Parts: sequence; C-alpha cells; structure tokens
Amino acid sequence: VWTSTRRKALSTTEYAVLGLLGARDDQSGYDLLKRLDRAVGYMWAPAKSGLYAVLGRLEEDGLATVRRVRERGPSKELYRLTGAGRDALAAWVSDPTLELRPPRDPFLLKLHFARRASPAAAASLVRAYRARVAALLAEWEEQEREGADEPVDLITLRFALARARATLGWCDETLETLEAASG
Amino acid sequence: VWTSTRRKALSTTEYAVLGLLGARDDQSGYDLLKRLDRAVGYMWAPAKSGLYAVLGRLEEDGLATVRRVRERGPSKELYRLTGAGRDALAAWVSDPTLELRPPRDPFLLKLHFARRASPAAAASLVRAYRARVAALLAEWEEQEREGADEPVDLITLRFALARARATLGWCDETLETLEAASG
DNA sequence: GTCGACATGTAACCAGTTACATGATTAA
DNA sequence: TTAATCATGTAACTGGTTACATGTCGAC
Repeated sequence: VWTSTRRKALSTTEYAVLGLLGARDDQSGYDLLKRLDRAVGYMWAPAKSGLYAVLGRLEEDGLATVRRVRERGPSKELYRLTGAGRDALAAWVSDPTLELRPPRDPFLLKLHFARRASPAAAASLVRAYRARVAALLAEWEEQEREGADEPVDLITLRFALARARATLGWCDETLETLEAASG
Repeated sequence: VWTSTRRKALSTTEYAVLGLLGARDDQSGYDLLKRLDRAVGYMWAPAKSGLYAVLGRLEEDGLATVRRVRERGPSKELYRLTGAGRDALAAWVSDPTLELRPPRDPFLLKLHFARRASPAAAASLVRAYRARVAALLAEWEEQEREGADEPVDLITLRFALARARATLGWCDETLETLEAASG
C-alpha cells in the first residue's frame, strides 16, 4: 500500500464534517447530523444522504477511519480522524484565502424586479421578509441568552445577530421609501 | 398546437432572466450577460454557458420568442417575452413566499472551526475577511454616489451597504474578543 | 496579420437535494 | 401493536460551474 494521496481539494461540507470529527472520536453519521444542526445549523445544513456520502469519501481518502459496532440497537459506523485528516483540517482553518462569491439571495433579486412592476407589491415583499428576519433574530437572541446544551459558538452567532439587526433597519428605511413612492 | 404548459416552477436564475427580458425587447444573450452583471451582479451572476441554456429553456417553454438576426457582425439571437412570460414574471414578483435557507458562508464555518485550533489563526481569518468586506463596501459606496450608466438599484444596493457596515462592526468587536483570548 | 470585443454554444463535471428503501429497538 | 427514534444508505435529479470550441468583425 502507498501513503494515501488526497485526490483534490475538499468541498466546504467535507471540511465541516472534518471539523466536527476533529472535536471528538467515534462519532456516527447519525450523531454528526444532530451535532451539525445544533452547532452550525443556522449557517450549514447538509442533507442526510449527503452527509453519509461525505463520510464515505473521507474514509476512502484516508482522512478518517470507520469501525462498525453493534451494541444494544442497530449497528452503527463510528468515524475517527486520521493524522492526515487532522492535517487537512489544520491546513484549511489556517489558510485565510477566501472566495467571496455574491450572496445569491432570491429575495433581493425578486425585490429588484418587483419594484418595476409595482411599489405596493415590493412593499409587501419587504414586510414578509421583515417578519421572517425578526422571527429568526428572536430565536438567535434566545440562543445567545441560553447557550443551549451544545454551547453555541457565540462569535458566529453574533455575526448572524449583527446582520439581522442591520437587515431590520434596512427594511424599515426601505418601507418608508416605498410607501412614499406609492402614496 | 396546444397552449403551452409550463412544466414546473422556474429556478431563480430563470426568473432573473425573465425579469431582465421584461425591461426591454430584443436583447441577445450577450446583451443580457452585461446587463445582468451591471444591474444585479453583486447578488446574482450566472455563468455564461448557463445563461444561454436558460434562454433556450424559456423559449422552449413558450415564455419568450427568439429571432435570429445578422447585421454588421456575427449573427445574434434576439429574445422577447411572450404574454405567458410576462404573466410568469408578474406572478413571481407578486408572490411574497420566501424560502429562507441558511446562508452558506464558508468563512463563518471556517472561523467556527479555526477558533478551536488557535485564536491567532482565527484572528488572521477575520482580518482578511474584514479587508475584503471593506473593499467591497468602498466599491458599493462609489456606485451609490455615481449611479453609473445603468442606474443601479439603490434599494438593493443599500441592503448590501447596510450589511457590509454591520459586518465591519462585528469584525472589530470579534477581533477584540480574539485578541483578549490569545493575549 | 493579429488582437480584442462580439456572439453562441457543447461536454463534462460537481456539490448538493429529494424521495425512497430498509431494518432494529424501545416506549405507549 | 403501533409509533417514535435510532441508523444507514441508493437512485434520480437539479441547478448550476469549468474548460473548451468556434467563428465574425473592426481597429491598429
């Protein structure tokens, strides 16, 4: 056997799983799904079938090892990072390169085109959006207060909070503009 | 022939093209690519080959018509919305339903995992991000002042401005936190 | 005579989603 | 006995992207 050659760069989801795997040994896909959702669910939420595929690839690439166990319950596959896996994770987190592609927000795009059609339609769009953002903000503020059981990452949570608050401010400003235009 | 039956819901990119097509008649794929970039480029930027594919689908679905012309230069295909195309666009913009899926920002995810590895690595990540956001903000502020030739949509531009400013604030706050932790 | 802007695509790939399939174990 | 939770996947599709192919025309 040769030392494993990583074929190519990993996807962000693959790094996310690597990151989660780095926190503790012997986690199953099922465990990871729950932890993913609690720890970074508001910014990254892969589909279940996708996660299992990722785990298989990580193992194939020599970044993790599996161990199938069965103890009271259905059998599960426990994963653990290899040295190569830890290296890959460390290289990723310490590389400050970032691809900043445009945030593809369907709401913004719709608003852009709605404005030409009718200011009233645009305004109701913004009101609906505002309500959703406000609801999310309330949820996140709740999480900030509690810390929950899986302690939320306060730094990234506050990123979401800061943006949500700025978004609400923009909504109010925009609604005034639109109402002035249609009234 | 039957009246055209739209097979299924369109993708957001398809609606974006529909929206652009709604602004004026007889635009070619090439024209649209430039207009897309100037009008909504900071929030939606499909690949060139993808745009041509979208145009083909819109025509196939009866939402637009093509006309191949050739006048001094390579031949081009000019598109124009049909009645059904205008209806589809109108239905889309007036529907306030929104799917708010988590914003998949690789930076945030990386930061989350970098923090465990080392506060210093996390801080340099945030500094790099801050620089990028500041550069974008300056660009957008320039656009806000000028209005450019294709008048930018001020409302959506201000959305980007508001978020960018909030992001910078969060960066500064976060850097303090990280420096306190590592110092 | 060659460079850059105009103009349209094809083929292959990619990261991910949805819907479905399967089965064990525990609690009501 | 039936529902909920645990646990892992497959097949088909979606909505793109990258790299490449092809050619016209005007300006220098």
